[in-house]
Amino acid sequence: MAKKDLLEIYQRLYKRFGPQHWWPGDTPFEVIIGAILTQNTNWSNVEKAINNLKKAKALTPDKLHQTRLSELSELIRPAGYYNVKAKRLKTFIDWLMENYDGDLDRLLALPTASLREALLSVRGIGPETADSIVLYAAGQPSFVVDAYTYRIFSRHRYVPEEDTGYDELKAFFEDSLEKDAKLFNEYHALLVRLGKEFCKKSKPLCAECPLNGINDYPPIP
DNA sequence: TGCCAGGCCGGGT
DNA sequence: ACCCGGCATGGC
Repeated sequence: MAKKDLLEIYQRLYKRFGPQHWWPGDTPFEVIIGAILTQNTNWSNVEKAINNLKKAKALTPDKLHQTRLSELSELIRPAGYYNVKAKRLKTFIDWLMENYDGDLDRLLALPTASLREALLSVRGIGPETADSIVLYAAGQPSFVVDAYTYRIFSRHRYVPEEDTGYDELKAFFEDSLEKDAKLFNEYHALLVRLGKEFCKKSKPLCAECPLNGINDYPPIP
C-alpha cells in the first residue's frame, strides 16, 4: 500500500462525511476522562457517565481527587465496567497529583514522545487511550489506532495481515502522512465514522463502502 | 434476544 | 511473546 493511497482515503472520507469536530468534550480534562471511559464502550453510554460527573461537579482534577471510589463508580455506572474504570480514573488522578501536582497543563506540555510514554506508565492507560489523550487533549500529532482502524484496513486488504500490531499500524500512518495534529485528528475521527456506518462486525459486506476501488484488491467479504 | 461498542489487565502457556 | 477470560451498561 502506497503513501498516496492513505491521503486518497482521507480525502474521500472528508468529502463524504465532512469535518467531525472531535473530540466531543469541553476541556482537556474532560477529554481524558472520556478517553478512559470509552474503552470498549459505546460513546452514548460514556456521555451519560460524563453528565453524571458534571452534575456532581466532579469533573476537575481537584474534585475528582476528592471523590471516593465508591461514589465515583456509581457516577460512571452507565459507562459499563464501572468498577475497573473507577479505579483507572483514580489511578490516573492520583498519579497526576503525585507527579504533576495536579497541574494538567504541565503534563500536556511534555514533548509528544515523552507525554505518550508517561501516560503509558499509568495502569489502565494503554496505547489507544494514551494516543487519544496526546492527540485530542494535548493537541499533539500522535496517530490513534482503534478497532475500527484494524477492521477497515484488514477488510480492504490495505494491510497484509489481519494481525498487524498496534505500533506497526500507527507507524504506518505516521510515516506516510505529514505529522499534523489537525490531520491526525480528523483522520481518526473519520475512520470511526466510516466504521460505524459501513464497517460493523455484523455487516461484513460493504458494497457501498466509500473506500471501495482504491487499492488493487476487492474488499474481503 | 443476543450481539455489539472509540480497551486493558493479569495469569497462564 | 502471544492467548484468553474478565470486566458491564444500554441500544438496536
